[in-house]
Amino acid sequence: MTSSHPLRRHIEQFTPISDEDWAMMEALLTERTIRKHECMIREGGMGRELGYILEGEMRHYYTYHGEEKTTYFYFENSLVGPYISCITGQPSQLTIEALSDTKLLVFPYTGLQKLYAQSKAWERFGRVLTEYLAIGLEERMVGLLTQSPEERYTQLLSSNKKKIIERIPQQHIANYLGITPVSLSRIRKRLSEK
Amino acid sequence: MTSSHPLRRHIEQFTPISDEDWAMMEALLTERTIRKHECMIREGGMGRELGYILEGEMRHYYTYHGEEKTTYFYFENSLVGPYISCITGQPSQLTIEALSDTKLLVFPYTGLQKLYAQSKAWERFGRVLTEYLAIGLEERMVGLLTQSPEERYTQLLSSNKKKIIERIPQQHIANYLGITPVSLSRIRKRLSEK
DNA sequence: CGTTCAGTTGACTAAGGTCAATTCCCGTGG
DNA sequence: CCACGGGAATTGACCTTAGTCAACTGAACG
Repeated sequence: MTSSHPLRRHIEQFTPISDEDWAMMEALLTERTIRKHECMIREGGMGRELGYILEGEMRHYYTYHGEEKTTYFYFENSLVGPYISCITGQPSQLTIEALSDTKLLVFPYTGLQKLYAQSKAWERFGRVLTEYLAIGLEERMVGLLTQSPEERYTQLLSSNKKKIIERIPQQHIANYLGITPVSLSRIRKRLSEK
Repeated sequence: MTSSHPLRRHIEQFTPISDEDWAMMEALLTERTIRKHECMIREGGMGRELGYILEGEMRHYYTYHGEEKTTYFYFENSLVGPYISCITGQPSQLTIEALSDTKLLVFPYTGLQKLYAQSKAWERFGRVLTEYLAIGLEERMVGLLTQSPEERYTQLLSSNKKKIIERIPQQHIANYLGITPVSLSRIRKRLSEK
């Protein structure tokens, strides 16, 4: 049974969804295009919507001491949005920006909350999705605590996140690894000389 | 309405639980004491149980290049366990050790899964709990990516996690901050000279 | 062609890591 | 009560590596 809708296929990687449950979600979706350098959410704004990327790529960053620190990237077929702001109801501390023209399906977080309330399958989806999110964050954190920048970079190269290296400007990758773009350039040189 | 059981009170910080739902959980609980330096789970073992600490403190660590890297601490009135291993069904990469004699209530993860399946309230609890877990991890990761070790230490001092500084040996705190015990000692000296 | 911006490179600085010696604290046994 | 032992924390000397600042290169785009 291959469901035709890409978002439904994505969701069903986490937990099965009945046609009826899916219909409730489908009713919430709107297609939107965000142009390069435009933002889905800016620091200080309230997170009200989540999205699913059909094509394009986005980054999210925090602003510290006036500098943008990019900490995550999103590609096609993934969920994106100011998740924490939606959960807490606090203004977003992060900004999510399109790195190229990006086509999304967006839906309001309040809509998702209604799905949670109306259907056990959706509640389960929310739990399982968040579990995977937490596992990813834990892995990332452990890498930051235990590996050198060079190890983190080589690991990124050989991971299933190669897309980041192939499609994202180096300055942002450096942020993601917790170093400066200058250092990343040197690490790359060091590695290429081996 | 103050429920008498401490674990129930803890759970109801996330979402309300009916008497009936609570009874299902209560039936799963066993009290256990883990002595200082003993482990709830060791690296390589399968995660089958979670626990709620009644008194004592624990740390969890990963072993890298033969060294123990402590990345988290648990105190009384908090949930503890090899959560990721339980979720993924993979052997645990981390070890959870008691830092002093620790009294816990433990319950099997399969039991929790049954609660998830049987009751919407439990499914919701699982989602909301994991959301808070993810928010904590995100904050921690952003701190590691954007702050200096000294900033991380001073922030820990002024946070609601002061307990860590008051009750945990410095060597483990250093790991938690992503530095060596020697460096932490120097940072402390630097700060005390101001 | 210039302009712009990302990436590279060089010179220098700063900060944490490493290794080893020393001190401090605390519990134990004489 | 004191002496000893062991682990934790501190300190010193030195090393390594990332950060900083600035100059330069190179590719993309108008």
